[in-house]
Amino acid sequence: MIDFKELLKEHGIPPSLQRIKILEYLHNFKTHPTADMIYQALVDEMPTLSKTTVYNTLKAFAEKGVIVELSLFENEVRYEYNTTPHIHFKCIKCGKIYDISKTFKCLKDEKIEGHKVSEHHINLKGICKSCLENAKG
Amino acid sequence: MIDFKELLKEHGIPPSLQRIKILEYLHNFKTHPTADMIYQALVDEMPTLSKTTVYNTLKAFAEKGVIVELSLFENEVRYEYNTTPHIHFKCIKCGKIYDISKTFKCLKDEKIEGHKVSEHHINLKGICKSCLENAKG
DNA sequence: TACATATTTGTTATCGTTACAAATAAGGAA
DNA sequence: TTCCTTATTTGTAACGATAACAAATATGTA
Repeated sequence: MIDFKELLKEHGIPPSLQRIKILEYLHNFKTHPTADMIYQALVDEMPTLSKTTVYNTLKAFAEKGVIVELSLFENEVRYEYNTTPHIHFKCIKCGKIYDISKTFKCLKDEKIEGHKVSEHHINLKGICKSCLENAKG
Repeated sequence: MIDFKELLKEHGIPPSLQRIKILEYLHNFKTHPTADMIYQALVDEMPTLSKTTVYNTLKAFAEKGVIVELSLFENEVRYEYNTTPHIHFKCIKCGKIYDISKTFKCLKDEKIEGHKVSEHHINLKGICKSCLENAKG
């Protein structure tokens, strides 16, 4: 069981109830949600929750490296709990985003053609396994 | 000298003046522009040009594979003339996008963990060579 | 408990994009 | 060429995601 309060403190973020809940959600549901999805998921439990808070919180988390901001495809921003770098696959049929376990040589903190790399994203797009099987049947 | 009129026809797109000009721009300026940048660049020469036309045209081009839609970072859509797959680097300081010439094994048309890949993007983010040098001085 | 500060909230504004219908242009047939 | 049908373009209005802002609330500390 992770102490999210402690984890936020370690990243220099004062742990408010809203921040803890949002971080908890991102940790428990690895669905790469948008800001709005997170808001919708939490607003029942926290009726006074504001979207602005969700946006502000996600921004702060991303800046401090607690989570990662993904700009996968189609102009939509998604968020995920910061784990080891991995490949993302987005299905153009069902819209689902998969984590690919295959590892890759991450260029983070290296230099390429003189540019210093701080983030390295690999994004795939196509038809997912599940949609391929449905199409067959 | 490329015959853009012919090129559009080959892709099944009837070549209007607007379409030719937009394609020409994307071919001549490899700056990964946004739709708005393209509009701003062309509106002087074509005063009646509409933004809707630019958006519609870019969408049609991307669907037919004439250009590629890039969702690099920060929720912004950019476009580039369709060339061979390559790595993109975006500078977080100056915002410029660089093409990295280093090649990579593209997974296009292959399967990974059961998913069929149709697009393969590698996006880097960091401080570009030019900004690094400026910071030193 | 009280205070100063940080956070949250709700509203409003902004930006990129899309929907839509009217105006215009283009291409083919007579 | 001229007419006619169809596709394209245009301009406006609407939309959704995000950000700005100030007021309200909560927080941590003395």
